[in-house]
Amino acid sequence: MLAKSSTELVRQKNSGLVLSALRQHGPLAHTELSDFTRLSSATVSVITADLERAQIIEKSEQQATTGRGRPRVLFSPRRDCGYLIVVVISSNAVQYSLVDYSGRLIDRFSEERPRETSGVVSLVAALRDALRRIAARSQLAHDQVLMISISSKGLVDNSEPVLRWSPTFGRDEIDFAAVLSDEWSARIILGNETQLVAAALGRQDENKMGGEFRALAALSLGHSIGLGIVRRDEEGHHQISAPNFGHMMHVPGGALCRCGARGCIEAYAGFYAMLRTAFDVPLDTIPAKFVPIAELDKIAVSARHGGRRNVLAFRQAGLALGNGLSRVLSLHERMPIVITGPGVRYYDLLIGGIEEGLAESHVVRMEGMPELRVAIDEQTLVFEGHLNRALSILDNDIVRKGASVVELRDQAG
Amino acid sequence: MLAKSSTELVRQKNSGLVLSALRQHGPLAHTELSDFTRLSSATVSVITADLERAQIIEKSEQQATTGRGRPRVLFSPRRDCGYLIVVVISSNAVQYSLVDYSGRLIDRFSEERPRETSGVVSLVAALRDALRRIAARSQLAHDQVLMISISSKGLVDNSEPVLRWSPTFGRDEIDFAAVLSDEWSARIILGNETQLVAAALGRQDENKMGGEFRALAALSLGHSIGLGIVRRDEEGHHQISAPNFGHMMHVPGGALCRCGARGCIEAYAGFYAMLRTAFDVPLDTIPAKFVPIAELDKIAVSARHGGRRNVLAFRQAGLALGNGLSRVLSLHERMPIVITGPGVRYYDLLIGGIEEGLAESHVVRMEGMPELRVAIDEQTLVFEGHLNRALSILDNDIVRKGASVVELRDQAG
DNA sequence: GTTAATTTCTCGACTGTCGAGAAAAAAATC
DNA sequence: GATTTTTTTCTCGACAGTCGAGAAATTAAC
Repeated sequence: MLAKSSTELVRQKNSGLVLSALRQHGPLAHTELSDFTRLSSATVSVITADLERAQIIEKSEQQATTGRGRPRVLFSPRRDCGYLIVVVISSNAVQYSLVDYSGRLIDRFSEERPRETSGVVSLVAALRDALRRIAARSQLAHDQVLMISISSKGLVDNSEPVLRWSPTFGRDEIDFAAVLSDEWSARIILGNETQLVAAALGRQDENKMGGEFRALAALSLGHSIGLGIVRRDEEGHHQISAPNFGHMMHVPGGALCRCGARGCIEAYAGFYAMLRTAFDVPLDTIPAKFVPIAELDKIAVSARHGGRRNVLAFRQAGLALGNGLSRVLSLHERMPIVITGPGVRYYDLLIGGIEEGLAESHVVRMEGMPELRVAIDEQTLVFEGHLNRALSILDNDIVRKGASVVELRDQAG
Repeated sequence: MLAKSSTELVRQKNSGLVLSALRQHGPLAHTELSDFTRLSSATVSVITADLERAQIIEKSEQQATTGRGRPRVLFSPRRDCGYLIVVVISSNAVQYSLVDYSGRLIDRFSEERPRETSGVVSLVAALRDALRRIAARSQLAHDQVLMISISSKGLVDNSEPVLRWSPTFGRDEIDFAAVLSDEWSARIILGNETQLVAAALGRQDENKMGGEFRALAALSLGHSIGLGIVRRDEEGHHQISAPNFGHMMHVPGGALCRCGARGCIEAYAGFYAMLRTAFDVPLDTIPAKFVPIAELDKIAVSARHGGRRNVLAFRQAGLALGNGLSRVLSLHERMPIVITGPGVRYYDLLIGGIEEGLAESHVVRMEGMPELRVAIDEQTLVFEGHLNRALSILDNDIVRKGASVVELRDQAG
């Protein structure tokens, strides 16, 4: 059922437009806001006045007056309007960052996650404790934190903040909302790590290419394999998704995967899988829990010197990835693929197999090889993706709250 | 870049809401419109008055007054507001239907398509001729036809009406807009056949389940294999897509497919593929152009009596489909799968393989077997899908044209 | 005929956007 | 230093849209 529209909705949308212009381009003056949003000057006046009254944006300190004429007043999101905590869960550590409403990093620390006691219970306990700590360190009351944005590898529900499956906790689901709601009124959102990388890359590409941007896939190579897809819908919004690519079936009944199934892509292209092939271990051997990257580096060196078995390990991984990607392209439109994660250091060894695995398929024969790129700084991209997503959802929430209406009445009364 | 909103847009959306309510529930009175759209009575008055003045809807003849009180006046789309031609291209024939704006079938004929001379040129010539004819038979001027909705099997561009690849014409693309625009001002849209089946089924499901409906896949089994996916986005719109499922890679370097690639799903599950397996023909044999269904029926009969080789043919096809579907489910959320097309008559022989092919994968182990259904009347569903899609796009176009504003000025002047 | 029930229409209030021009404020010029 | 120019921001009136409440219309029941 479609929802009706109304004049209030118009205001919400346009206020959102103003906020997102400020996010994208930094502090802007009245005139620039009018240009970017294509709203009339009068409308911009009303909206900025409302947002200012509602304490969501503020006039920033005068910049050195540059030309003649009346000097501009720049608007920017109020830093103290609210706070965001970003939690990046990786296999061996959890990183906590406190960010203000303007997107500025305020505080950050990481905590090792002991591999032995890595049950869900201990993670949740550590999480609750660390969240309390990061708020306390900046003397923030819990209700000043408007959002907690969490990311992890694994399978993420796409409506609730529930981790359905993860390489570290398997099928032990974690419902972050349930676990944190007693202490935090903040909105909790959860994203797959590679999904956030895709979100960040999508934003970058859109900034570069303007309206040309259509879609993009991010492929993260590491102990496990992640895929994130971002597509621009007809209204210009970015739809991000995190397919279960690492555990898509590569070969029916094939190599044993960490997840317990057989023949997953990860069971051929994950670090542990490459190690297995290199050492010629039977494919139904239970996968190693953890592979030091130095081990793989050794294999890579040998492969680069022509070591047959080691070359094969990378080639086989590449083939699994290429075949999988060809299947992704069969089910979506053609899109560039950005490869990231610790595994990019073996890109030279993998690319042959990837391209071969892609080339066999009907889509690639039809549309040609997709553009393949490499992005080194995965961690930066993850954080950037967090910020993009969290702040834009936050803006949306705030605008939807009808801040203008409510606050205006408060001021009047 | 997001677009700004305005009060005019509000009217457009709400007018669209009124029109789509009329489409969905048939002729409705003022009060019912107000109920379905959740718009106030006053707003419904203004919108219906506008649409009536613009000759888009009309008050239908009084129904026998049922209760006491002022009798209702029912609104419905004006039949003569415009016309739609539906063209269903199948392997051996093309069906033309003329439909009025209210969705009522006015005229229909089919034309055999001779298999020998089946080049693009001859198809286009026949198409142009038949379109002229169907309009002439009902004495319609060409500009009264507002839309021509075409469907075919194969790969369809998702923004322009261009057939990128089809089982019959291969890589000879057909740009229907280019080919018809000299004679027709109508908007030309093109859809994949199974995509339209999915659209029709999605509408049906939504009507049944209300807001519960999330997503659905339609799988069409025949000489070739089609897949359509429909998903409800957060605004309630149905997003339909037609992945290149039939030519998604099943086994790298596997059986030779009609498309020239190797190992496509179709090369295991298409009718010609099943025949190949049944007769133990080598997998790299060039596929038969056409398989009479009687041939397959014989094989099915034998298989149902336990003929080993024939059982295998269906099982292998089922496995290819099951594996492919598991990959689809890895890349999308869990959704029910509706199987249709001439191949459903072998459902009893295929289902074992399908389920086995699904069962091995990580997604199915996680989320359980997806719901599998069968739909017999594929042709009806295709036509229904055409109507759903075409009329709703038409409504949208009309509303967006600002019919109300322009026409009001015309009337006033 | 009168009353009750039901549906549709109309009016005034409210919220939105927009264009044009007034007001503000600093640099340039006389 | 006063005046003009330039640039930016604000304000006003016009117009488009929705809504709630109540008036008007119309028929069945009494």
